[in-house]
Amino acid sequence: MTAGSGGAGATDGAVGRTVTGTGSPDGVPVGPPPPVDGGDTVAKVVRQWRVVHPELDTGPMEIIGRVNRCAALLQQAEDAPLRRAGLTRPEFDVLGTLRRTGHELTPSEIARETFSSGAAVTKRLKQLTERGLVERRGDDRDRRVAHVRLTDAGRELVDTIIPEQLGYESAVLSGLDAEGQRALAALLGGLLIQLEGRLGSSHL
Amino acid sequence: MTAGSGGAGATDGAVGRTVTGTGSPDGVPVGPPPPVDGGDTVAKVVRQWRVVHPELDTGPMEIIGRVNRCAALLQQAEDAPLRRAGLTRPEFDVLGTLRRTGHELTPSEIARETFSSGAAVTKRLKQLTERGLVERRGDDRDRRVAHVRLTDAGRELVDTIIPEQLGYESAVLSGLDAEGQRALAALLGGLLIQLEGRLGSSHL
DNA sequence: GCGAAGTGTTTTACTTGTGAAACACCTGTT
DNA sequence: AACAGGTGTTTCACAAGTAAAACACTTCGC
Repeated sequence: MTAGSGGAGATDGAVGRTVTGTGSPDGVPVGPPPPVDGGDTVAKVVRQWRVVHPELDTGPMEIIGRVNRCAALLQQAEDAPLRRAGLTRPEFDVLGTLRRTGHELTPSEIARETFSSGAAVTKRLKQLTERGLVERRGDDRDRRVAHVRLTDAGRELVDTIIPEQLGYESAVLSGLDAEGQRALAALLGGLLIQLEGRLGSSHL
Repeated sequence: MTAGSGGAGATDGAVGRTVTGTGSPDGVPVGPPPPVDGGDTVAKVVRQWRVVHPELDTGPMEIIGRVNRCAALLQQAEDAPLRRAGLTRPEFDVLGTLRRTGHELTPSEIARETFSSGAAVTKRLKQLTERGLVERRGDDRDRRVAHVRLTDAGRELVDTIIPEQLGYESAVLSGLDAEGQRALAALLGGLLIQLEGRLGSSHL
């Protein structure tokens, strides 16, 4: 959070946390961004910090704050097409995971793949099963484990939504030219590899 | 979410939503990232989609998925120093906002600055007041409005945490060289300006 | 001045997620 | 064969957010 500490979202805070009901992601109502004089909202926050703490290196804020703020705004935008399909993003993530892997998955595998807790997956599967988008069957070797797969309806839903969603996202990113997009993806990829190695594996 | 749709977090899903208790951000337990062969976890998800839907342009996933995944991991990392101080990030965002603006703010101003709902701010202020980190006083012109300011203790807490947090973040980002960090901050800033203009102001 | 409409803040009912405990089941050891 | 310990999944109690309604107060138009 420090990256802009002060304005949760303003800097790196409000990335969007919980999604309640059909509303906007938690912590990310992302109200109308107040028109800012120079640069983005993160730049404004950084300037404020520089005034009260000139000795601090605000460099990390410029990246982390922006990553978080972008994520918050993108998530909200992305949610629109999903909402039309009556799905929350976490729910869609479950369906998408099943679709892209192409085979059945156990609840634990879905949790891992989806970066969510087992309990959350249990709840989502319950709902998706009730809606007929997903089916479960027990393993016959090991009766503890379940195998989950998409129903035909679930598969069709994913296949309908995915192109819409990608088109939507493409439009959202269109402010950046192709070269900028390529560069950004590469830099983020590099950062992500570091983060996944460093933060994923415990310490630091 | 489409950006990697399928694995909530894997692509752009699990950015981290709600933070419950002292645990990890909601939707972002960010379990041990499974060691991935080539590239980051997003690259793996993109490859999977390409197999089942070769006709789709997966470009947006490479950016949006990574932004979201980075945000999830960074948020978790950033939370560590805050947790030691017994604060959640949204709480710290309130304190930080008061600190960096340098003057009293009304609850609505805090909500705007913090990109959170008024109701959420009410709850946080209640807690922060109980802990003696923040004080309120009523406006004498307009008795509806309240003015919130940091107590000495609150101010000291912020000033203690901020350098720790920035140092921490700096370490987290150290995998990227100075030039990469500069470039990344600039690209994200450009994207953010687009997003704040486009997504903030209504449509699309 | 007085009521209607508007704004700032809090309350309410509900949703979703979490961590830990509870279950259910497997497996290796003795 | 039985049990200790481990793993997959679900349940439980609770935290924190949201949208909308409720309050409290101000201000505008007449």
